[in-house]
Amino acid sequence: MVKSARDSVADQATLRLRQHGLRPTRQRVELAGILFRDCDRHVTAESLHDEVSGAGVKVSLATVYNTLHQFTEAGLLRQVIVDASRCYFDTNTGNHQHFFVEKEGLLIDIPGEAIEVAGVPAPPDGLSVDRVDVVVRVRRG
Amino acid sequence: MVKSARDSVADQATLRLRQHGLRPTRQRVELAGILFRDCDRHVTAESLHDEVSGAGVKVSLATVYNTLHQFTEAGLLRQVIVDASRCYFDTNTGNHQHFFVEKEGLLIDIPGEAIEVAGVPAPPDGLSVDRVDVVVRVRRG
DNA sequence: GTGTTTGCAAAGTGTTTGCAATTTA
DNA sequence: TAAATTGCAAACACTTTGCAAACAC
Repeated sequence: MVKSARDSVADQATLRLRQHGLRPTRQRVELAGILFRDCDRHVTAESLHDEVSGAGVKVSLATVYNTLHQFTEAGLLRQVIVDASRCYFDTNTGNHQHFFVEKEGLLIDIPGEAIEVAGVPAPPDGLSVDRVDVVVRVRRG
Repeated sequence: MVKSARDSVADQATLRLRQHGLRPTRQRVELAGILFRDCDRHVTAESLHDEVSGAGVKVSLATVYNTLHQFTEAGLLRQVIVDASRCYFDTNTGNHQHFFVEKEGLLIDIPGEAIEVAGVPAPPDGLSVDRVDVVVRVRRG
């Protein structure tokens, strides 16, 4: 018996889920398979739901939302905040920044080594820095 | 007849609105009075509505939303995107950045001269840079 | 079997819109 | 008076939640 490419993707996803303490349910495996098959991706709950549905897989939108949050908590994804009305998730959890094309809702990675932010003042009072996010807003033309 | 401090605030607001091509209606004057009386402020539609309502002035929430957008278009305010579920407006429209205390929904200005972002790559294709936003996410402790 | 996860549909949140009544100039 | 603005309530988009049925181990 020969394993298909699809099975292999599923196996990798299953392994990855297990490693992060998540039960490899059918839905999670499918979603992980799509998210982590190729290189870095940026998705919203809807875009991912459309994609998975388009592939003929049945997963409810609510489950996509839940799964994205579980993956984020597990460190498999990172949330990117660039838009007041949409929630983006990034499969690249490392140190990096983004171009954002507002009109198209398009995110483009900027490698973390590329950008340097200098002169950030010490935060007031009892506050400590969690992360520095840079969003380079761009437009066509 | 002597003018009260409140009248003077209102007069300034009226003037500012006129200068920006906005009719000084009662509601706009009240909102502008609150927004631009003191130094830099960060508000959401709700926080501003609460504030103006608390001061005994009647303005509908819808009008607050509309007004905030009109003020933004007129260049009196600037939108700050730091949270996927709330829309912040900043009375400081100049070049500057922000600390953001997520838990408290608190924004703190960082002067534009303080921070320098180096190494931003040229954007791909036919894209041109609009603005570079830096959000320093901080927390208590 | 037992605890976890899913899907649905309902509820929630923040925001926008249509339109008649009101206000401004 | 004519055009702009307001307030309400309904509509919206996106997201979360409650709970019974289905599933993983």
